[in-house]
Amino acid sequence: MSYQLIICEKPSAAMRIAYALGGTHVRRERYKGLPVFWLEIEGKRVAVVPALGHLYGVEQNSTGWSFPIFDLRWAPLKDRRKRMWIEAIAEIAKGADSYVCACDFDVEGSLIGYTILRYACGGVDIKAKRMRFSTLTKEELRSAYKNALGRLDYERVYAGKVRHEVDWIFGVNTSRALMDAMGRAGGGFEVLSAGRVQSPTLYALCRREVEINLHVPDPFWSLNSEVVIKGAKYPAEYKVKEFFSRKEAEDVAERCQGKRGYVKDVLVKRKRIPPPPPFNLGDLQREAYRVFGYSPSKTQRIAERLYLSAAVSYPRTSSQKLPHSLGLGRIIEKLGRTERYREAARRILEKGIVKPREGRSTDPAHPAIHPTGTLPKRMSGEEGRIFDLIVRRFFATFGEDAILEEREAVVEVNERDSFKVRARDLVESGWTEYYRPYVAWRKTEGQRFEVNDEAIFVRVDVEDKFTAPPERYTASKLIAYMERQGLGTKSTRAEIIDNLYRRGYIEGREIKVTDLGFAVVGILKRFFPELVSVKMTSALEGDMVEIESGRRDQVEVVLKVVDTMKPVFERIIEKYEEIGEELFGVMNQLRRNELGPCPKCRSGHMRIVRSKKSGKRFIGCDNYPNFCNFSFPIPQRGKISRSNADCNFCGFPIIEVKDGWKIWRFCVNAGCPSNKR
DNA sequence: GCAAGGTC
Repeated sequence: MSYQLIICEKPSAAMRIAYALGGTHVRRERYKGLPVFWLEIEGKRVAVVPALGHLYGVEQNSTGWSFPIFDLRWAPLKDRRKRMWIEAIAEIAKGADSYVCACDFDVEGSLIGYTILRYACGGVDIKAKRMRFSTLTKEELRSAYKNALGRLDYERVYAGKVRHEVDWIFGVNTSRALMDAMGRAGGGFEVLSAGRVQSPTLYALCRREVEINLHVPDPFWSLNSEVVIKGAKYPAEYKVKEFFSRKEAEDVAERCQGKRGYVKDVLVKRKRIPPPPPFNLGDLQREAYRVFGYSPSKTQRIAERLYLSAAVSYPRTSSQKLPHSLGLGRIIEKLGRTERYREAARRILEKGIVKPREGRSTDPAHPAIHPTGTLPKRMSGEEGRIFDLIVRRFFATFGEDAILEEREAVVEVNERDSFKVRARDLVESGWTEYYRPYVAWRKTEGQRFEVNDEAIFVRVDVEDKFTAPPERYTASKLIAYMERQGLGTKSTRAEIIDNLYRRGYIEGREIKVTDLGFAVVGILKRFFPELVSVKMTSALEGDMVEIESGRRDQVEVVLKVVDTMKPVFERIIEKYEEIGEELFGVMNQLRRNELGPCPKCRSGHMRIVRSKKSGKRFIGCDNYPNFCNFSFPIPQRGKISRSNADCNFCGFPIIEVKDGWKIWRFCVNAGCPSNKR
């Protein structure tokens, strides 16, 4: 008897879909490692199988590392597990008589389903149906199955294909151009890269770096003051915040230091602070940076581990929604079985109505990040921290509004001098109780300042200051910038930032762009300014929308991209030497310290130089020609680096050359017996 | 060895 085949995006989704459609009669088996769910719907046999995200991707239709390449094909990704799953799905598809794509209802999901149905299942995409759903709830999945579209959503599929192909054409070709130009200039091999998302991100960092460099610090003076009212100390702010001469500030300090004033006026404002929304990935990454100092990629890795151990829900989500169907009451109850969360869970459940605060962002396939109620037996310290942050944030969304009282007093010392004193009290702690220790506001006991209270100025200090340059980005701030600009996706942003570090384009926690980063952006801007612009992404998105709505043809869009890129690469090839020299020069600076001190004069550094006469590269001392004439010939190809060892014969440094898979080492002393053969 | 996007 034949059956229907339903393709899903990932294992967890396949399981949800299988149980939603099959009720209790689901039989689970493994075929070549692939989970297969067998069930019946109205007497018809059905097999539900998962993919692992993309199983197919674009690759060049030729071999080698030449450029530019425009001829691409879709092929299985080079991953053993994925290849096994493709084989397994292909065999199961042979026995099927109808097909349904039940991947996430977005561009990438539609493409994942399409490539599998087309390339693994023998072109059955043309007779497949498409389930459309926005959450993986039972009701919605059943209705999505019943009302499935009678064909694949090809418009969305084509938009996805174009996204992949265009990114490859821009990214891989430009990266190869950079690497190749540097290699030919004698700079050896180093991984360099450029792309639609990473290059505009790096450009934004460069612009900030330039602003910082252009900043001229102006001196100014300010007062740092403290006042005691009713026995409590408060910082006080003088009515003038910036003085432009030290004398002015000193005069005020002299008039006020140690003096008694009185509270002339008090302004009280009450603010209602609703609970924060539940986490999506970006929120979690920013919050974990704020409270633990974790980088976004670290937080993501930890959250993914917690997801794999079933402690938290799917972390790669942009949703800030917690639909009732998640069984929120049950989750709270399960968490409440542990000592740690007992009290909070009890108080939330006591209220009766379990309704969380939600945020505005949604996600086509997942709810906000939340605990599942399962507690993993073992968690590392880091996992425990992130887990606790997620649990307490989840609890907080069920809390009442917090009420903050802000009191602002005007304190007068004499007729000329007055200060502002601010105090903030938590009147109703509401949700903040659940979110401790991650929120600092506390209820304050004791008296509050009132009109006519005495105020003693225990400190009025003059401070020398300078106007500050704009702040550097941190990875956390950079993620927020990328989100605002629509650069990358929730799943890729952290990884792309990591990549910029790995390439040596940026460094430091407060991100600084290196000379190499500047050189790459400079070259891109000269030859292909669009690639450093955030508009590149919006333009591609515009094209994708037009393809999705059927107004434009996918092939035409890719051809247009090829047409705009061809002259760009021609220009690059014309200026190959210039580009190569520039990268080579910068690389050399970076490698200066890597090669180590000069073994002859001991004060300079070894570096790679290129002879003006012969065009060949060699190792020379950077004290040449003034104090030192050390030199040593090296192979013209390959990456040069200092090895950890010194020569056994003469003690000179050993240099390593890596060219593809070949590695060889030699001593940099031309007169050393190890070099005589 | 190169992009950006999905997923373990």
